[in-house]
Amino acid sequence: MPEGPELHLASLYVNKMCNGVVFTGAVRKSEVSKNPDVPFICEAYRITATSRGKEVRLTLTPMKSDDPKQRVKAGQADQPMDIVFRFGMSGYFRFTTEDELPKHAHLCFFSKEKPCRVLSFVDVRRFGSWQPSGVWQPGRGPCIMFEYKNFSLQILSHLSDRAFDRPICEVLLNQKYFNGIGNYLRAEILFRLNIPPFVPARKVLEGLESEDLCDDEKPVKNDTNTKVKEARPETSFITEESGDLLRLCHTVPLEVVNLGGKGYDPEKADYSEFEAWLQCYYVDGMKSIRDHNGRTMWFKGDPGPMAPKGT
DNA sequence: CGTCCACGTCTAC
DNA sequence: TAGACCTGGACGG
Repeated sequence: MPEGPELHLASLYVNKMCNGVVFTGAVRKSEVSKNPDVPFICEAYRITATSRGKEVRLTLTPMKSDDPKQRVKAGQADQPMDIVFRFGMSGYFRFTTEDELPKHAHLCFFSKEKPCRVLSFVDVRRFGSWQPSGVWQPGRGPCIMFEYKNFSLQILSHLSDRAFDRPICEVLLNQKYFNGIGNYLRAEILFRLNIPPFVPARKVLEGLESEDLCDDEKPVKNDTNTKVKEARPETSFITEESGDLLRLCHTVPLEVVNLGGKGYDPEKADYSEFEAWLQCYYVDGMKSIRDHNGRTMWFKGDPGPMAPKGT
């Protein structure tokens, strides 16, 4: 399931399915999971979700109890608990009846109905993780979809960070700055702007500061008639490109959310719509090479100057 | 049967 | 800059 759009769709799914549902008892972890136990027990509680980049936070909220003393005696929660999830390569949430519990359900929340239903965190490969009483992981940047302003500012104010020495396609996977971008999104975003994936990130993001390059352009534009076609005359085309890049880091993921399906999830029936949406990632005729971290980069045309050598 | 590949982090040499 | 962490689907012999 899991880049920013899928995580957000997961939070929408939880809120929709669990709206009005009362949960009860303990939270159950699978035998095989190495993630922490969730020490939350409550006679009656509700579940809501929110997402930020590549994380989802569930909030378990105890309902008013008739008998607080009894509740405390039984060791039951009276305060809400947040659980922060990362989905690894295969995490998602499902709300099912107990007998339809998916294989690889690793954390289960039981409803009070009879027969009861179960909200479960399903994760085939178990690369996903959760943190009880958790907070958004420190070091992850603002959400590309829902904290766009902070996301942009964070990047533009840290361009001297050595992280931006790397090729743009690799920096796009750096969650410190691009919280929510994953392997298919980086391909789709760079493809739309025709940016070679292995161009140094800072070059793309800060633009051509060097005066000589700007000066080179000026006379050319001044020579052509006064009606300049581009909106931004000599503020280098790369600056415009970088504005586009940050904007597409926001809008492209939102397109996936607005498809209304499940996003990247080949197991699902509505996967075809997502597949049709892809313009580059895994698309016939596109090129692909392994980046310096061994992840497959899909692109068209020039790979750029920092492309891995050899092989 | 086997090998390769997959939407992502992590930590260890 | 490797690997480790996992399961399972696609595809080759």
